[in-house]
Amino acid sequence: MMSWTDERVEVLKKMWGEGQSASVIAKELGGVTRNAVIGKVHRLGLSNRVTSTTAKPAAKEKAKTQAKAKPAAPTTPAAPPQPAAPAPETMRVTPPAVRKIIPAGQPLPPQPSANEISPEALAKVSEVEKIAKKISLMELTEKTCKWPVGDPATEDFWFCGLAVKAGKPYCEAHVGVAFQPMSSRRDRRR
DNA sequence: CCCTGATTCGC
DNA sequence: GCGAATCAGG
Repeated sequence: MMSWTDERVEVLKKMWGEGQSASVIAKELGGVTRNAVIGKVHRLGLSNRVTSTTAKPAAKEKAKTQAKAKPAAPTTPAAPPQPAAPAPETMRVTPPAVRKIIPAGQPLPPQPSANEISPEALAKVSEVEKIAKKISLMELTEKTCKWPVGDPATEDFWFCGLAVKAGKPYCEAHVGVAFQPMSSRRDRRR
């Protein structure tokens, strides 16, 4: 049985902090499902991260049948003193300007070079560009990563084309560069 | 349909 | 404490 050893928990914390999805973390750890990861994350109390989706706990009990059992908690102090934390989603940091043509010599594409992106994220991008499908504009679909690579004015230009994440326009790696988990840009001590 | 995280609750 | 089942949303 795989249990949550200190090491495993550490990996979990690290990856979750980096914005990795529960499924990715689960796969990395092995022996656990994403549900286990999510459950652990909650138990550890680090469930934050501006969960794009969800965030509507109470307010849904009819559903279908709740099969198992749903005794229905009678007493529900629905009035938690929550100062309401502002959730600006994630910060878009590098818009992939795929305009017409680049004036001259200035590549300008996404490559967030100077910007401060997680080294991990950048490394992932470099890695991904090796296995990218390298598709053309015409081949872009709603399921292909639309991250442009190279200079649009030359033949050395293509789109990532890997499978997009979920609803996002880019694949996992590129989403990581385009959307900073604001938790990483916060307190990035140096 | 794919994915995401959240929640519930039997174990 | 754990995590499968379930739910809700993109």
